Amino acid sequence: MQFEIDFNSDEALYLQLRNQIILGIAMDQFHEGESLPSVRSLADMIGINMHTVNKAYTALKQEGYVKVDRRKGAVIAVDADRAGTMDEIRRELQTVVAKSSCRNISREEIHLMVDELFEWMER
Amino acid sequence: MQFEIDFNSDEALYLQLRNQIILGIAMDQFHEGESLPSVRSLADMIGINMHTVNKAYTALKQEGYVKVDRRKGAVIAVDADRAGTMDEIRRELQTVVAKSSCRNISREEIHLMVDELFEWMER
DNA sequence: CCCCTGTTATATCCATCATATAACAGTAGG
DNA sequence: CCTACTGTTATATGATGGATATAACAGGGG
Repeated sequence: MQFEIDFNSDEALYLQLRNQIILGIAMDQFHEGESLPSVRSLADMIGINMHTVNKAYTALKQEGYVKVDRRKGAVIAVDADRAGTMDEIRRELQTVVAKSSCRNISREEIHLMVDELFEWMER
Repeated sequence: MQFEIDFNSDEALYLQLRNQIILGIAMDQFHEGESLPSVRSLADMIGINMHTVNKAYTALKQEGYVKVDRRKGAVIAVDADRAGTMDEIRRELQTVVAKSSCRNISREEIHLMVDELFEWMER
């Protein structure tokens, strides 16, 4: 997998990286038990600092997407904490739905976008 | 309308305020043509700095939710730019859907949350 | 004329982001 | 055994953004 980092984005580099890895897991480009590249090699590949990659990995560990093994590095291990994720998603969706409502975007249109994204990730 | 600001949140104060105002518009607590409180009075009400409120208002102006009149202050005026909002929402939904997919949260469950949020806002 | 409106200009303090250099402990392989 | 690689930690620096404070200006209303 290759990572696309936008250095002009206002989103922090380590968050862009974290989100892309979550996307990679969702799209089955990373499989359970598989190791992510080492912090140093990935930093070299992308052209950013080692600590920035480490920060992304630490966040992924905190959020339950990987477990870190001293030998194998960051290993994909998604824990099944649905409750916490549901609350988190509900908060994020609230703003999305509020914006939509203001602009007369219907719930059906949101549903369509969600479906398109699910299907896009499954191939 | 009363605003609930969480000073311990990692989300910036001006963004919390902006989101709550968008929510207020969506929930029809602010109506088209109505004025928001002045930057100074709202700052006093919430207990934050004038410039922080001003930053929220400026963001809302930039994003097409209010127009600023020197006399009336920030007036609710939602422009109908659906295209730009759709793109923005699609980006935000991508991360949401990726997280859901990792945790085996189905598209039906997302649809349900979206519907609940729409209904909650409409009363 | 005074008060309130948004707006602008500085300045300061603090947290975060991203970088750099360095060192340490554990493991795998030659 | 030694080298090379892993994550981890510590420390320092510069840049940026968030939030604050004080101040001043221009315009409209009563």
